[in-house]
Amino acid sequence: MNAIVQPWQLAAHDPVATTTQRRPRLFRGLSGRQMTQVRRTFDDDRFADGDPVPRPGTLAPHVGIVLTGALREDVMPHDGPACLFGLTFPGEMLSPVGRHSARSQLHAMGATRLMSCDAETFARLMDEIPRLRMNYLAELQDRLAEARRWQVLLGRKTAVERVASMLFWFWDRLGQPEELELGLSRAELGQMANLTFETVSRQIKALEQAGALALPQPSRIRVRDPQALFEATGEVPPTQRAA
Amino acid sequence: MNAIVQPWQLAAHDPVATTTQRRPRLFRGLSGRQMTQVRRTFDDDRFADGDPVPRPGTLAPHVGIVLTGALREDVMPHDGPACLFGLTFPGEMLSPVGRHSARSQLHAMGATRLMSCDAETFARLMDEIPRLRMNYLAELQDRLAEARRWQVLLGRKTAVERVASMLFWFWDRLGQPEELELGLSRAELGQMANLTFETVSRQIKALEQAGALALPQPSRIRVRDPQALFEATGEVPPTQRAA
DNA sequence: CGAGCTATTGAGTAGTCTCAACAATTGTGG
DNA sequence: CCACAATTGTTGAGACTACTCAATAGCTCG
Repeated sequence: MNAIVQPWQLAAHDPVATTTQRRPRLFRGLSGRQMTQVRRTFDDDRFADGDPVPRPGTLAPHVGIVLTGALREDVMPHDGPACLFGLTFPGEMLSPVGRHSARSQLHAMGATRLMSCDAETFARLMDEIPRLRMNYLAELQDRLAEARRWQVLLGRKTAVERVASMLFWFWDRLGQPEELELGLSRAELGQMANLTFETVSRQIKALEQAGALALPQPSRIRVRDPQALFEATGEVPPTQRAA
Repeated sequence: MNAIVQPWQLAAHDPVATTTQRRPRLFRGLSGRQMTQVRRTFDDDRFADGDPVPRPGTLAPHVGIVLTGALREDVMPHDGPACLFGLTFPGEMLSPVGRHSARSQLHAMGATRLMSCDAETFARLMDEIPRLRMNYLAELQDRLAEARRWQVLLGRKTAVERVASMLFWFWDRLGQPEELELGLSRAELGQMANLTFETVSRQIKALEQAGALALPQPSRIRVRDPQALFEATGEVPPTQRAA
């Protein structure tokens, strides 16, 4: 029982930090020639911190891949101010939004580079590159799986578990860096996990005192003990937790 | 301000009851010849109430369309018994499950007819029928949008709003029938909305006393006042609510 | 240094859960 | 058809979690 791979290690991938050197998963398995075609077809836009990222309002979705930085998606509830809904990190594809979805806005977080392509052009590209078609379906399924994970987080988890899960996911999706430099306030973390900023603050402090996190500064979160953080997410079977 | 179409009416579609006569949305716009090809390619399975529906454990997803009855998806948490997660009604496509997702099981609810097709075969079919490819992407996006709606429900809604939203969605997805005959207990409704069965019971009673619902029998829910039910979901802008 | 913002911490409150009793419904065997 | 058991639904009282409101501390930037 010593050498077993921890569940969270299974999910780990190569470090990508906030600038991915690796090829985005949407393009994995493509030949050099196909990648050239992709690069010629996609727009390559750069945004500064806080810049709005336009999203065409067409029926068909827009395809975007974050290369550097991050994008935040804020939904606009009918009755209140904008509210942070989700993040897209380097190497990840933007979730397409359906025509019936609530209004939402995209903004860059830090210097952000985005490859994007309108739906019609991407459809033609998929016609020519079967592997791209396969990858796109896999990416959509990943987005769906992630939405379901959030569904569980919001439904069945306590405040500590929500905060721990959220931080663990971000840390993992960013390639397990030393330190999370998300540039998000407690209030914004709370919007995603549906907690008040006071509760987020309390839970982060609790995780710090449990030794899972270190906080050199309030907005810089170091993952000191990934195993402890993972266990705080409430995802471990009790039988394994006993170890 | 009298003749305006209510928001919930915009979402309405033709009645389909528990047996859809209409063509599933995945196949809309296909020619007769293409539909014949689809019907030849898909398996057409029938299940009795409670039958487990096998889902191949391959990497690529399995494509399924419910024609009659309904399917329930139960997730298996590591630490407890199975727990109802979602429903698929006639005309709808099953949500594909990613390889990293939590284990889940499908079961038929009532006599259920399911068209299904393995991933490889469906991929070939999509190669031959571009319209099918388009429809499949649109369906995936709808599944994603629905997951996001649940995300909001579980995150930002009170108990009454959750129960009202859930019942309203089911009523709408089933084609706005006179009566909802879901065959679900209060406990199962609670699993989906993340409430205890006692709370579900209390909220359903409250909606009954508010006149939105009628309960000829506990498990038969009549939507007496769709507008009132919709307003209880908490989806109406305050400015419009004043009307 | 002080203004403005964010984060932390505390005390009291509201809403949902837990536990428990009871009622209604459904199913079963006589 | 009834009597009975088993299940499901309803209702109430108290507990607990996270929220609200409020005060203080810490960081950032002029």
